[in-house]
Amino acid sequence: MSQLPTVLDVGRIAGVSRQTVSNVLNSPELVKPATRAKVEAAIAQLGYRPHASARRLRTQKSSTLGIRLDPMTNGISGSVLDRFLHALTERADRRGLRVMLFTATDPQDEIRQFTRLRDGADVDGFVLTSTFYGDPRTEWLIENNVPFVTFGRPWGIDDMNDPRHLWVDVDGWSGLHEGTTSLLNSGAVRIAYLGWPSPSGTGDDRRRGWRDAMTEDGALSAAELDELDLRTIDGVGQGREAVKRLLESGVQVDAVVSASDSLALGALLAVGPDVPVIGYDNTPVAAAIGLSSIEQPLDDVAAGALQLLLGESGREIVGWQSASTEPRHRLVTPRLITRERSTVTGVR
Amino acid sequence: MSQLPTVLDVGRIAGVSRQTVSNVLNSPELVKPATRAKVEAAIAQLGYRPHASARRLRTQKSSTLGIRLDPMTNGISGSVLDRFLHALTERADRRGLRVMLFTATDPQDEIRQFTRLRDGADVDGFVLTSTFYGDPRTEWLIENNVPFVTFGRPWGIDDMNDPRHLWVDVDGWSGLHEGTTSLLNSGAVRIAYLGWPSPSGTGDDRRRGWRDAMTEDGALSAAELDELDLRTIDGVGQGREAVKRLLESGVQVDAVVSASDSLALGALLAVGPDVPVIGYDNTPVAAAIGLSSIEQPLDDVAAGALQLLLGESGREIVGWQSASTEPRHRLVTPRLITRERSTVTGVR
DNA sequence: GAAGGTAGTTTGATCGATCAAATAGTGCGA
DNA sequence: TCGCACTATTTGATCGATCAAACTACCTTC
Repeated sequence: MSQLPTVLDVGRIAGVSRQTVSNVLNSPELVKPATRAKVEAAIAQLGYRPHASARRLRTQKSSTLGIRLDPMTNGISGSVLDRFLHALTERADRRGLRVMLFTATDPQDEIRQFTRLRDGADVDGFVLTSTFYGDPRTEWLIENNVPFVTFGRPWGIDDMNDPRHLWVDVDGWSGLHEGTTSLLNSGAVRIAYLGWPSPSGTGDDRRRGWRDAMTEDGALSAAELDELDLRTIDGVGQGREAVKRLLESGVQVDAVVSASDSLALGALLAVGPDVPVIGYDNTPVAAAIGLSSIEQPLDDVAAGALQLLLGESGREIVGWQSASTEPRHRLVTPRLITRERSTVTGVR
Repeated sequence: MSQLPTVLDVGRIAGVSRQTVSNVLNSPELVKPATRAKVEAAIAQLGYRPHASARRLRTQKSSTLGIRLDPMTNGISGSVLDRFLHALTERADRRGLRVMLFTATDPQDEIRQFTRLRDGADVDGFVLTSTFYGDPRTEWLIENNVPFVTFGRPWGIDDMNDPRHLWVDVDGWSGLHEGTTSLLNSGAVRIAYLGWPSPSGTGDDRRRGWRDAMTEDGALSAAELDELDLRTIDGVGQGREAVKRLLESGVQVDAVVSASDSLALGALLAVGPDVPVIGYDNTPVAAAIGLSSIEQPLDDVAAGALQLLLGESGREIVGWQSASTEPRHRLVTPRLITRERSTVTGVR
């Protein structure tokens, strides 16, 4: 079992000291080009790779991000986190960062994991998903000065403009506004919104997108809009029931926009094949059954998260501190994927 | 910013040397119970946590597993890997292991990543998914003596009994056999199999499950079975077309079993609401539309993978070497999830 | 009671890198 | 020519743990 080469070996071959090798890797600008070339040749020749753990021990940095895998795959929309994770890993890789997973049973447990991972120098920053109002995790991370970024804006009052931490989010308002407008343009008038009960940061934001678009259109009164504003917990069955009840009460519906593909599928089953429905998240289900849906640009979200955490240029995870002048958040715009509906009708 | 406590600090408080502290953590049986108690108290008092990188540097072990995130979410079945990943992370956590992600564009690139991650002592073992016949990755890992386990059995000749590496897999034969038998018991006779083109290790295995069950039943001839044996690439549209063609050719079909939920959904759209269909993977889509499906027990797969990699007891990743006497693989049995079909019919 | 054993604990060396300070080499103005 | 600033490179110390060997008591055993 041959030993792996170290900086010392590389230095020996290149005829320089170990520190010069280190400098070539970490601060090339300090090294004279001729020397650098020699060292780089030696590195290539030996196939040298820096030993990550040794570097971490010395620098107390891990170049690794921690991200929690959600306790339960959230039914139909589970793939959203999955896709985000993929985009994040890929982009982190390009910046020389690794992504480490962990699980936790609840926010308190998650905070314990934060401690564990950071004290062991396993990770030096976190990406949080599914944040909620008054989230103890963000509080803890801020207090303990741990770099992090959230996917999901902070929903407290005014946090949007003077956030206490870095965040990236998708502009749900804009997505629903676009979807609704597109249906209005194609002739629909009475468009229902099928969403979650308030308060829900994400949900209320999306609802406003629909409502604002409808209000701009001006064809319906506020009272009529209230009637078309459905609220139920997420799920195919729930969505279906809600829409069914609305139809049975004699209200006419030209189209439906919704807060999730699950709800949208439920709506689809209730309204039959001739009423357009737009979902949210563009899950595989939507693609499979030909459901139009609003897609979150997860690759952009991942890119934004890393930019915030690292600063535009660097490779170092600094988090909050870095962003003194730059904006502290990113709001990316989703886009509507329009599909020809193929197939689904509801009976049973 | 206070320094984190080290073994030395703990030792100072407990009135012992650093090595004794280390022994309490790693080889408690060497330490006298009274001493151990003192040390443990000191650890608790200081909130001491071992520094992972330092330990790794010294031991040349990382207690971390690497797993590649698939380049593309495989459409509708993407969530399978996702669920597996979750189960793996959770179980690894309980054993004190971490899971690190990486991405790769192709098998060669993946091998480069293996090198990188292992040389840097970032990970000391891998979990491979979606292996295929003659996979260069397994070859490389074996040659370089890197511990690993695959999710998916090796499909070469006879590898099943004398495998060159550790593996866990789901018994697709059994799943399809159970599904088919269940349909036969409920009165169906002419059951079609909708699967992928041969050769496909996984696919052929599942097909055999169907075919063996049908043959045991004895109602149909081999020629009739051939007629009901559909093969197409994965996808809702493809599945639908294949079944549609079969029906148009005048063949009667009482039920359909298939190799994936995508194909099953396609079949559903082609056959209408009254013909039972069974899918595979029990994806959220199946749950959403009320499609019966065969579920892979991914938690068992993850548990099995770790047992093989670590040996029944240990916390150390040893892989192949450990398993000298124990079995070198696990084959877990999937189970049929039966659902009342709700809703889907196909027109367009 | 001296030699040998054993359980429990301590000390010195080490893993592979980077930091901080020291040392050589270079150019330039007075 | 001397000295000062500046660049390029080297040397010594260190990060926090574990390994290997050494040391202490305390027991046996002949």
